[in-house]
Amino acid sequence: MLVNWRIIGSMTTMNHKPDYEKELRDAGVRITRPRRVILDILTATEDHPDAMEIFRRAVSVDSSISLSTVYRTMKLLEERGTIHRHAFNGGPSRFEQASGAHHDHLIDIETGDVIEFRSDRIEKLQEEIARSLGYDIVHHRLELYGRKRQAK
Amino acid sequence: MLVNWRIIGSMTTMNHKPDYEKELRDAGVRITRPRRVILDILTATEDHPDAMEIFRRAVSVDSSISLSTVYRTMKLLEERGTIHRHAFNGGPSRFEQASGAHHDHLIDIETGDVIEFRSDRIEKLQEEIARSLGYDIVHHRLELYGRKRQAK
DNA sequence: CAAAATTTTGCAAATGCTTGTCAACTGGCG
DNA sequence: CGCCAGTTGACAAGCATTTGCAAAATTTTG
Repeated sequence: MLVNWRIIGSMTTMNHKPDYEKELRDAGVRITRPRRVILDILTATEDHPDAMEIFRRAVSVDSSISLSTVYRTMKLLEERGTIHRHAFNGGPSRFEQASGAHHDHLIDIETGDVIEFRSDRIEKLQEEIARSLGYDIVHHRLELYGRKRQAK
Repeated sequence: MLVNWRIIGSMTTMNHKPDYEKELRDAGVRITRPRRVILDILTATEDHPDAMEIFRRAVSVDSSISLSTVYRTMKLLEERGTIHRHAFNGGPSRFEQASGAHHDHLIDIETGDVIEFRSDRIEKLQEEIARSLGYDIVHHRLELYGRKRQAK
């Protein structure tokens, strides 16, 4: 059977860990201690934490880091396209590395777990639809909200 | 040529205007003057206004209506499944009647315009993917963000 | 290597959207 | 027409996020 979609739950680690420090330094951004801590956290992250969660993890490394700095750093990285921001269910923004290939999300409405997947067929259909409507897609968002099927 | 998707920009009017008053009254909800004004606005609406916009339109009919009441009414209707709430781009919630058939959205990133469309093939693919991941879809969200193609 | 130049930080206060509180008001049945 | 739980408007409060500012840290210069 042809697999035209697949789970890519560990995609972030599947790809080479990006060297944020070099990337930012080359762009003329200063590498400070708070930023280094946050970048390390992001690099090691496999889930989709929100700002508060990143802040908690950061504080456990360096208790002087402020939440403002987390937000400022996330915004900085988002503007550079280094991370993606999601707002599942309208809740607080949750972040993930942008280094991996594009993918969509399936959110478990009971646990909040996020499963990544990708379907080339859906990607292609989206392109077709947008083109027919006279548009070029700049980006898109596909989120499936579901509940684990009961093992019968 | 087989059309397997279509624009449904005027879908809301394509369907019979729902009688919110009767619907709510039957459910034991009181029809007050503020609510009537808001319901009338929603019934006449073809776009996807946010709370503040609904409030502005309501005030022009009855200047005593408060923003709180708009939010309360929207929440009431949302809980009853009468309207849908969207948070395009993480901005303020925008609402639309739920009376029409399900559809997805293409948002013009330059103007904020929202075009409704539907693709049964995409719907089906989503089902397949969720099933394969062991989930049942409760609801989903597909938003294409694009820019109008320049007529060359 | 120290001082200047510039960016970044932590803190607190501010913002934007949304919900909660509460006394006053009002639909709609009796 | 009167009652009274459901509603309202006004405003305070709540959350997530952003911003102003003086102090602190980083890079640049001399």
